[in-house]
Amino acid sequence: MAERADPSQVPADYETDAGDRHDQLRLWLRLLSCTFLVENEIRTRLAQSFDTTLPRFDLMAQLDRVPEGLTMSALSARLMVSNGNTTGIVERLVAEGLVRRTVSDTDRRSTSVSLTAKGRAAFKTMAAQHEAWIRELFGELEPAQTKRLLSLLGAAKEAVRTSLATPRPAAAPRRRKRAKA
Amino acid sequence: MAERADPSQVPADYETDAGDRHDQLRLWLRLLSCTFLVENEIRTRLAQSFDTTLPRFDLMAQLDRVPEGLTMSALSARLMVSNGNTTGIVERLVAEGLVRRTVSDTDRRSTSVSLTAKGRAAFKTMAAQHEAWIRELFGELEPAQTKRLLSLLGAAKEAVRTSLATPRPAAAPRRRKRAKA
DNA sequence: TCCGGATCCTTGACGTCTAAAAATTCTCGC
DNA sequence: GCGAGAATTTTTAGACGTCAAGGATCCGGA
Repeated sequence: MAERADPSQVPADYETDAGDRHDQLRLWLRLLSCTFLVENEIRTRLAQSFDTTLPRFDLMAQLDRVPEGLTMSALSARLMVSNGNTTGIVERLVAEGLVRRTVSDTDRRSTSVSLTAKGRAAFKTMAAQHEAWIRELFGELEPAQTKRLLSLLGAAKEAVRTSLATPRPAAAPRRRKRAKA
Repeated sequence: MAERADPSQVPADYETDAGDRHDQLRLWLRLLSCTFLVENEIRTRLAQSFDTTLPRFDLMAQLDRVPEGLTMSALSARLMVSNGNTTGIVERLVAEGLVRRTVSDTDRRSTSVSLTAKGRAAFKTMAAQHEAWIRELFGELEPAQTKRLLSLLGAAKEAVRTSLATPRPAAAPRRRKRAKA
């Protein structure tokens, strides 16, 4: 955190002046800053308390739910990240002895990933602390507000999913210029 | 997107079974997945339509609000990222001719960053499209729901800020093991 | 059988992010 | 003036993240 910019020094919320007629944009910006605020704090605490990272924690959380293990693809889908990304995180967790990879008997292309005993124990500890942190961070929120927010966010998520499922006109796919040395 | 894992293949929402007594944790997980959903889509569209990235767009958005420019630190604070990070993004935007750096007359340590004419024009176009996308994604949401959500998220954000401002016991700061070659 | 396509995963190039250390420059008490 | 310390930014090392390309394997017909 030593060098991290201090948002409290900024005169106001740079999320609030998007105009009155643009509630959806404002909603998005607020969602973003809210998530960012919590995420950064959790990331820092995970590093300080457990010498780990959010992606590692998230991956272990998914594995903890499925004792028999998950394939790389299933894991990637759950984490909503690319397969290539998952490869790297699993690699590091294996190096730390928290996770195990097993090549499938029936399909040699596919490998199953699962928590080791050490990994399961480590996750248990971290998960408890993690939830305590979340409770702490949202502690000021009334239970009724929490429930209402939960429900509205559910609706928002559904709305976005619906919109994403509806194919768009596909506006002239412009090729990338960058990405070539 | 070619290789990106498909979340729709996942049996259900892996965000919903955190238990009934843990609303705050559920709230956090839902917040996270909601943000992620929108963020990934916007990121993809920015790449396809404008050959740019979210961080570049965000940085330009901040500069667009302050025609006279911002120092690196001020910019970092507004973006809520580290100074080192800002350095890299600004570098690339300068290379693209969208942003300009000026060393301060009164303090040679500090540099002011501002949009070029080209950058301002590019941002104008992108910002309009960006808002249209957001409107599209949240389009299914009732205006009343949007307003309610906006207000509740404001409360949530305030709650988190309050919690962050309250100094914690500072549980035994464990030193990092990694981060040494 | 054998070959073309699909599937699973990893690799490679690049961009974004952090924390911490290093490099500059400024400020201020003496 | 001068030197200690503060302030501003860049640099560095490493972890994530994307997409696209490649390698291995599997499967389903001719």
